[in-house]
Amino acid sequence: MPSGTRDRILDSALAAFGMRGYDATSLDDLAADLGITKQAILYHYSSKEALLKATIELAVNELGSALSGAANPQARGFERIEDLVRATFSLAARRPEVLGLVRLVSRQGGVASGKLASAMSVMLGDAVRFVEVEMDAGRFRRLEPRMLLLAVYSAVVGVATEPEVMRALGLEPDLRSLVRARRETIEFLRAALIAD
Amino acid sequence: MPSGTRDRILDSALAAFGMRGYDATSLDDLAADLGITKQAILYHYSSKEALLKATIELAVNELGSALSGAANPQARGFERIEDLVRATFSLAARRPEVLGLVRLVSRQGGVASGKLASAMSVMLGDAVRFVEVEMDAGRFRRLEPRMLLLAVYSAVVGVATEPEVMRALGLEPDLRSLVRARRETIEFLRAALIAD
DNA sequence: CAGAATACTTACCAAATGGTAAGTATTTGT
DNA sequence: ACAAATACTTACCATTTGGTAAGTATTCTG
Repeated sequence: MPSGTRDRILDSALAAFGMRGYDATSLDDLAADLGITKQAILYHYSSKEALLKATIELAVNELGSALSGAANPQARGFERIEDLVRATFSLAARRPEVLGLVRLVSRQGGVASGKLASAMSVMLGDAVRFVEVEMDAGRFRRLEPRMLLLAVYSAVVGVATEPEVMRALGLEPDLRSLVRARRETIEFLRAALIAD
Repeated sequence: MPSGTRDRILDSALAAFGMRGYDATSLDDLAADLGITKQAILYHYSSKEALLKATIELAVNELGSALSGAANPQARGFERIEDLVRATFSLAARRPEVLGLVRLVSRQGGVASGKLASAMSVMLGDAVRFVEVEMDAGRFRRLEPRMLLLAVYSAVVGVATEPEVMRALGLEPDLRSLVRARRETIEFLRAALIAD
């Protein structure tokens, strides 16, 4: 049975990097949380950057499987979007650090962004084709597909991961509000996408 | 004539914190960029955290004046939203670090988020009232005002400040794409807000 | 059972970081 | 003219940080 420590490190690192940030998390912090020494981390991952890359890979996989698990290929039109938004919010509630890390890397770029970018562009490519089909079929309003997706992505991830803005709006970022946010986001997107 | 150094430090810090992040920016980096010593920074700002607070205050002011300068109080309905989105994109093109810093703080929270939150909640309060009036007048689709604003905010700021996601979509984050992104974002919001 | 691989720990270390103390040149107020 | 305030710099410093080297216990392998 291979150690398990390796996976615990990865989970802990994903949580810390995704919630508090990469620079704000030291290897000593991580090690202390896990009750091991920093050198145990460096035994499993050759450097902090290598650990970051591994966490990004994990986060991308989790996001990918959450989305592909939700996307019923038979669902047409807005139903499919709704499934995806639900899945994204569910992930945001269950494992906020995953979306946090994706956001962090997608903003900062840097060394590890290549991995993310390539994984994302596959998903986005599928999404673009889906949206185009729906537009051609007259089920979605005609807008520029890529820009539309960028707006949708930003809206969903933003709503799902901006606790401070929610607080500024007088909403506590608890589960109930998240559910309401999900419902309202779906209504918002429905209005934007479906021509009457 | 008061030094001017103080302002140069503030500008440089805003740029660095907003683009690269707070933890990723050392006082030595800042000082080197400015051609002064780190201690000159600590003479004008008592600590790095104090400097962060000052940059946040500046960023909030810049965002506030950009928005209030754009908001023609006579504009009704969607025109006003359009003005605001234009102003936000203009700010994102001219001074991306301002939105970057606002995003950074609004996500991470922390010490200085109080200032941001209070300043934001004033603006957001006005926005909520505006949206409610428009909904009552039948010019906007009826949605929950605060959630709507959160979605709009997230979409606009996300589109305006996510270069990596734009790249993943096969769009270079240059000025031309930004102009297209703005136009498409406005169309997206128009569709979402205005019932036919 | 020898030895080699695995999974760590203890012991260090050089560089970077935020911050303090004290000195210096220049301007300003009286 | 002189003291005090202003706007810095040089000189340090304690701590933190990512990382290396070497040792140790345990497990697997021939």
